[in-house]
Amino acid sequence: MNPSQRSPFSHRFYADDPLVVAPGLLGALLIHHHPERGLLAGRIVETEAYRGMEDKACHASKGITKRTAPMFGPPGHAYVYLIYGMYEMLNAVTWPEGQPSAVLIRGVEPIAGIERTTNGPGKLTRALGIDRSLNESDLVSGRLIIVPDQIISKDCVETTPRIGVDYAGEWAEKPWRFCVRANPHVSKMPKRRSATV
DNA sequence: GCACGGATTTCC
DNA sequence: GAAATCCGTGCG
Repeated sequence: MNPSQRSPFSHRFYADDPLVVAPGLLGALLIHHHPERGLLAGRIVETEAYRGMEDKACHASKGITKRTAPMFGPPGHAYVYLIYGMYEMLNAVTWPEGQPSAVLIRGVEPIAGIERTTNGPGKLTRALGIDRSLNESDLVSGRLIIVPDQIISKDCVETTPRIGVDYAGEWAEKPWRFCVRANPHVSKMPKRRSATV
């Protein structure tokens, strides 16, 4: 069966804990029906969970603002934001409405229509033509969807601390990054600053 | 209003 | 090691 004809993950799936959804999205297909470029698709191989207002690495820790509002919204919708003035980051909103959390899509393996490398969260959105116009769009019924495909066994899921969130103190230590082990499209780990005691 | 810095990437 | 480059956030 053509994967683009399969049913996407349901809103119920996304209403779960981001620590369940993040590894659960590994092996799934991210499919963008692009208005000009047609079908663009990649297999998700790397994700990170951002979990609630307590999580200092999570944007929602700043409270509900114009920027963070999508994370407080209904699960199964996109949270797309601009970082460093030049890169768009794609997240899937999780947990029920009112409980802010999201799963950042950090790496995909090219499947269809992709003309450039996709490793790294800023590059994959570019390769798939994803930008802020898709912020708050429905990942179950919109032009950007995620559908189940491969099942990744637990043995093949590697967990590490999240990348680029050293400012978050103890929250930066949580092993909330999930990758398909040894997959070449997983972003490379930057050197981390040693923790100050 | 204005300064600051970021869930990144690339180049020196 | 630092620039590129925009805008949300916090503070005045």
